[in-house]
Amino acid sequence: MKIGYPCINTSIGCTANSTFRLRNYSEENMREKINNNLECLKRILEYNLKNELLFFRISSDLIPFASHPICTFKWEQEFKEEFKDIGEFIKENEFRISMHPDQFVLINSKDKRIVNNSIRELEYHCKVLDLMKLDRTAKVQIHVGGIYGEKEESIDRFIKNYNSLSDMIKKRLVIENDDRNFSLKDCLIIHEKTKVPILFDSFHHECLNNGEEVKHALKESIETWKENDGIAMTDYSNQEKGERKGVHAKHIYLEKFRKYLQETKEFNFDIMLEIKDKEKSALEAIKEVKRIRKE
DNA sequence: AGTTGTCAAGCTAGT
DNA sequence: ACTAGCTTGACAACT
Repeated sequence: MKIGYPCINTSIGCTANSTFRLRNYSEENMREKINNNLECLKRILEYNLKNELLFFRISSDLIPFASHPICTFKWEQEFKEEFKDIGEFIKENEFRISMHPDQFVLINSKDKRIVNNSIRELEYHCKVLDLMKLDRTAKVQIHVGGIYGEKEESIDRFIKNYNSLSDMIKKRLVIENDDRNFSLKDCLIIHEKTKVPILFDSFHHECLNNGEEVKHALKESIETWKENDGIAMTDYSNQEKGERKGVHAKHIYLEKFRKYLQETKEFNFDIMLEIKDKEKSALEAIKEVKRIRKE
């Protein structure tokens, strides 16, 4: 079991997701930001290694505007060696790596342009992991997408569009149950038809479920991961008290996390903590994991 | 130096 | 009709 946090480290004073405004696009800006982001990514990974946080989500902003038509800069070639170096560091230390394209990536959209833009964006994410020469256990997670007033049709459209994706994307793509539209059960229907692994988000499952107990839900999602996909990835968060449903906690609720670890003790899976104070909560979580899993 | 409106992209539910 | 929330933070133009 590996523990991690997404994209941003708040204590080492550098960001691997530095960007600029579209109107300021230039080769110079690209070069500067990518340089900064790759260097910082390395520093974050070094921090994580020291603190035994071996699961990390790389920011989608690593390469700004990578899938935008404006981007003609050949970043793959120019930073080939840097990607390779980071990849080697990741492999030597057995980090688990994921990426999470944002809400605009919708392969079940009714609009062909949105689907095409989404595919370009997925290609960019996979390209980053390919350049690092990571195997197919490094994953790219997305949600199923929109409902567009007709859930079944939208699921069918997801399946149809998924099937036409390139192997480059298929080998890394996993789907996550979300908190409002597509539950674990919906994801399982899609898995039946496509074999796409399901990344279980325990907090989303709390928000939207079909009455399954956490343990059972987790087990079902774990079973969708094949040998060469690696250990199942999961997301974990808590509801922030006093905020509306679905708002992520500022700081981990350790009691709840402990309970979750106890309940799921018999399974092996990796946990991404989607908590707003990032590595601060992750540091507390890793202590709990070491304590409870050693018992 | 600090503040604040705004940022490529979409969808949904709540106000 | 508008906005928050989604990984929500960071850029950049303004005091």
